[in-house]
Amino acid sequence: MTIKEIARLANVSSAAVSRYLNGGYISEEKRAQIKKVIEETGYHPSAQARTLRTKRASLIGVVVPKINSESISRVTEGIGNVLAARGYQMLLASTDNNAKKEIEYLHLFEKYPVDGIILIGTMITAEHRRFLKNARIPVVVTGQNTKYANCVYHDDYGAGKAMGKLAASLSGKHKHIAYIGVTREDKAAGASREDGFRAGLKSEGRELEEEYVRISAFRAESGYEAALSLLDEETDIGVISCATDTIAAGAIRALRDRGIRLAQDQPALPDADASADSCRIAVTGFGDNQLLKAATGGIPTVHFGYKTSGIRSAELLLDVIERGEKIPVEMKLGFRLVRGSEGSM
Amino acid sequence: MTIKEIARLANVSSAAVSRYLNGGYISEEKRAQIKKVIEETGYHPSAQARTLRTKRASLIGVVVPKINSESISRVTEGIGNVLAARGYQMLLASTDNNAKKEIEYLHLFEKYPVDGIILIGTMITAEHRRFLKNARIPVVVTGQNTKYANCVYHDDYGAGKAMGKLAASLSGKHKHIAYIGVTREDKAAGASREDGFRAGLKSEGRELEEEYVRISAFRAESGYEAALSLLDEETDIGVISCATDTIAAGAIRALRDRGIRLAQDQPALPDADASADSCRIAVTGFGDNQLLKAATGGIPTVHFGYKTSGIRSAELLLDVIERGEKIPVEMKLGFRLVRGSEGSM
DNA sequence: CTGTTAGCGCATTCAG
DNA sequence: CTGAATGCGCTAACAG
Repeated sequence: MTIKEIARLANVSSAAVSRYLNGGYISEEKRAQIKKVIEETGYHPSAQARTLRTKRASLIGVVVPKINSESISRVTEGIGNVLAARGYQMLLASTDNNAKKEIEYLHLFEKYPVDGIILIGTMITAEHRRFLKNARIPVVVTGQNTKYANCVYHDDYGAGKAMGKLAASLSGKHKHIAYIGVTREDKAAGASREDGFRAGLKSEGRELEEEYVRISAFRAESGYEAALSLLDEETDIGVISCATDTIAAGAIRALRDRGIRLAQDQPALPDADASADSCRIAVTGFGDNQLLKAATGGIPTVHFGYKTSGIRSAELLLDVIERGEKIPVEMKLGFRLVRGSEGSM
Repeated sequence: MTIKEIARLANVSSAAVSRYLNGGYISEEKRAQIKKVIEETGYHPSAQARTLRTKRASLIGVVVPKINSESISRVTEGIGNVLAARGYQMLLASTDNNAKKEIEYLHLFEKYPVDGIILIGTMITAEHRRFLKNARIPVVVTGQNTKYANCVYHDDYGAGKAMGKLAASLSGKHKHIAYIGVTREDKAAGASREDGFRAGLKSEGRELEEEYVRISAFRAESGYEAALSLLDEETDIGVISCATDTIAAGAIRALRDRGIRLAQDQPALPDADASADSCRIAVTGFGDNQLLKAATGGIPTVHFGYKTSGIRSAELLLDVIERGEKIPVEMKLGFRLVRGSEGSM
């Protein structure tokens, strides 16, 4: 079913049908005829033909590292809200933390095409930079700082520093502080949080010893293994700080498996064995995961404005698309330290 | 940059470039020239122009109710694996559990177009049925049983029944059994699980009393509220069975807020106050959420083969697309009851 | 207000 | 093996 056939059936020109579809000048009479034919045939205009012609798709592509993440879903929620309000639809492409796939989907979106792309960044490789430089459509990077595109990112260093100070206060002076980080190729969640964490410890006169550091993937199982290795190979740990709440969930499970209690647990019933406190370990995270809060009652973590970063990213992108805004923007968003089991859901 | 410009720069015809791109006859000499020009210019063929011409995009659209869900991410993982292996890419559209958006994205994909659609179904409305009947591209529905399209779904009724029996065994004879369900408009997670649950209880000589039933949204906060209402308004509850693990997470938090312990908790240290056991409540879920398992040690739940259903769905879809398979399929997948804190990560 | 016309970028005949 | 020509379905001038 094409616009031509509709035109023939309605005894008008294809241009008239096009105008009907796009709200141009058209007489009431022809409008009615066309409407009737379209309804009868269940005709839908071809989006790619239209896009081929207009170069506009009213579509934004969002590239995400994974689907199953509270933080990412908050970002896309923010993006989606803005886009919907401004008449755009949103398509997602998930890369499973695979940098190669990330590039592929970036190209897919560029060619397909969408009007603009938001990349929820993990690592920015040379290929990424090349893409960002040459992209024929506007791109906004969320979650990482880059000068090759407009970006919205979080103060991961500051958050890490705040958490470092908190970790120092959570750990007895004679206890060791452990850190389960993620790859430093991820500047934000990897390098910045860890660097900030070390700075925070230092400002309290503490230090992160290298034997007490592990690297994990962005998955609970991986955090579980890292924590087990910490527990089994090192001694006298007071705090295990994790680079994400998901990793922290794995660490919590590891503690349980080794019969160690979480320091922030507040048993509902008075605990008969108070001396046990001495072997408790605190676990902290980043991201303020609500499912984890629900299940554990809340561990110390950092709340980033993920939804806000999604909103700002979408706004930035649409400003470029619709208004041709040319001035580059690097937007840094703050954070809020969440100390533990306070706050309701 | 178009195929024409490349042709001009390489001193060949656009048809030659097209053949180069698609593996047709071309002399070594011209091949080299074209390759050089393409590399220098960073040219990428326009996907929509190609699609306009070939009617094939090597792209599959997947419509999901939400992004932040372990079960859904497992389904899309399975889909993605199959598609990648067979040379397809995958685009996601998230509807935020909004039936209207679901229809819009279905149409977007149909028109855009992709070669096929997988709908991770929640509720199947009349509009859905109309779409499925008239769709011009193949559609597979995952997670719900429908006769209007090929579908892959889970034995939610059987799972509910198994959980009903387990709940009966978890609850003392004199205790009441509570159920936090989801809307029955969702046939699978709503109606079937609840109906199965009731059947399971009945087979053990128990019954689900209406005052002990609540309806929740698919979110932990909603489960939290439903559980609080149960705890505050009803008495003598032995088990709270929830229609999803996410809801269960909220229920667990509600127990904590009311100072009630989870029945399946195995304190690491001997519990001095054994009598407290009498006021413990068991919480069960569906879905075998790994983050919840990590955080809580594991509650009774049901493991569905989500990844498998994704794999089967994609296979079904590609069979229709590539081989024109015409025989309708309704595929039901089984489940596995997970009793609690056994199993490792 | 309307129809005619001319492409958008590409893949595919069909002669050469 | 190659290039010229044609048209996918649509919209944007333009001339009525």
